[in-house]
Amino acid sequence: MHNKTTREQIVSVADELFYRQGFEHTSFADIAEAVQISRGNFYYHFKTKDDILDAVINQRLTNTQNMLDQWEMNGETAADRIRRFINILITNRRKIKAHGCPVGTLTSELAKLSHAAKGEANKLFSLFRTWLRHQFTELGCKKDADDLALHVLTFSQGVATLANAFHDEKFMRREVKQMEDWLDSVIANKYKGR
Amino acid sequence: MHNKTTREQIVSVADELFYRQGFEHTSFADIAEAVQISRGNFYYHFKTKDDILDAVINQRLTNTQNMLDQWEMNGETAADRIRRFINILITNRRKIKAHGCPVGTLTSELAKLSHAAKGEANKLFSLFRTWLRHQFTELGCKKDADDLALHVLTFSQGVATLANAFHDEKFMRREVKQMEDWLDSVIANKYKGR
DNA sequence: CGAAGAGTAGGACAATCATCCTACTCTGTC
DNA sequence: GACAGAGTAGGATGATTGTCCTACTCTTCG
Repeated sequence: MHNKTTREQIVSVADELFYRQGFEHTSFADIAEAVQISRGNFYYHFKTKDDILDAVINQRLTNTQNMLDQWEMNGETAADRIRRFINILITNRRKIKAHGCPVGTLTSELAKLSHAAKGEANKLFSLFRTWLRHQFTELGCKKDADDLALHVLTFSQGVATLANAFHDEKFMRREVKQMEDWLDSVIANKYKGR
Repeated sequence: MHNKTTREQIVSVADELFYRQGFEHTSFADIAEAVQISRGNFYYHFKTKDDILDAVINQRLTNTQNMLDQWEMNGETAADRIRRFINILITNRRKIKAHGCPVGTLTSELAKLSHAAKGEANKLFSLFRTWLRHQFTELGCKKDADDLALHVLTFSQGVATLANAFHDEKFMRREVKQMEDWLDSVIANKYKGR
């Protein structure tokens, strides 16, 4: 590959800092220090702080899409893929305990700021929602696919929020286990149902 | 009763603004304008912004405790009271769609700010957790009472986060209905179980 | 070599922030 | 009616913010 351009470095550092500290609480100075660049020089790469936010959200959208695409090529079943999604909570448990869910916390911060980019951030949720709906459709739950997708998202947001508050890993594992059992019962009922 | 003192006005206005705009994004000027008081004069009532935050959290703790106490005196069953808790999502749906859950969003904001009052804000969660645990114990689920309490909290946090993102009232009602069914099954299993 | 343009350094800029101070106006008491 | 103390007004302060400008250093290509 190639070395990261300064612009790419800014975006990836800002991504991490926005996640850890929040968007508003992260200043140009913070990013500049982390990238080892002059503060005032940002103007050359990004006209405004909002432009950096847009770039960060777009990067997250791209990365997420790539992750989901890769899952699709693994020869697993739709059920396996949903399980993989649920288990992100375990995989990323350390970060989630420390900073919550990157999607949920960003969305709710931007909502409070009445920020123009709120709609963009919501696309991250929509990306997962659409993908999950697709998986449930493939599972044969076409009629309820969207409801089921939202239910999975609800669960993961709830777990992330409480994990962040209580730093309780046992709680996370217990809830994930329950969710996996729920998924099994959804699949079983689907075959019994008709 | 008596008219609200200036101090009480500041606290209740700050409470509302911290909820709607977030703590960091709310300035002294915002609060001063809403209370119709001179900005610089805050120092007389509160030494620092953090002191206002403490007062706001304490007020929320008191109000919440009062609400729960009142529920306890209604002659309802523990199951009714848990249902009442779950249905806060419906009662406050407008505010939740607009600003999320007051407890969850504050806790996660303070976590990102590494703010000293994070522990205080967490007490709001703990208050509900302890109360719910108590209700489940009364229901006869003593062994799992804390797990069940956390499960209810997880659910309500997840619904609040997604309601804030998607502004979807049907989704809220559907999830609340599912949660009530889940509660019924918990109660039923408890009698079958032993 | 020398011109051009990409990228950078460093600081200026006005705005906004929390904080703090001093001078003032009430209100009640002796 | 004088005094004390609670409460207020309004502005000063220094720090920090996002933004913007100008002068500089590279690299590239003729």
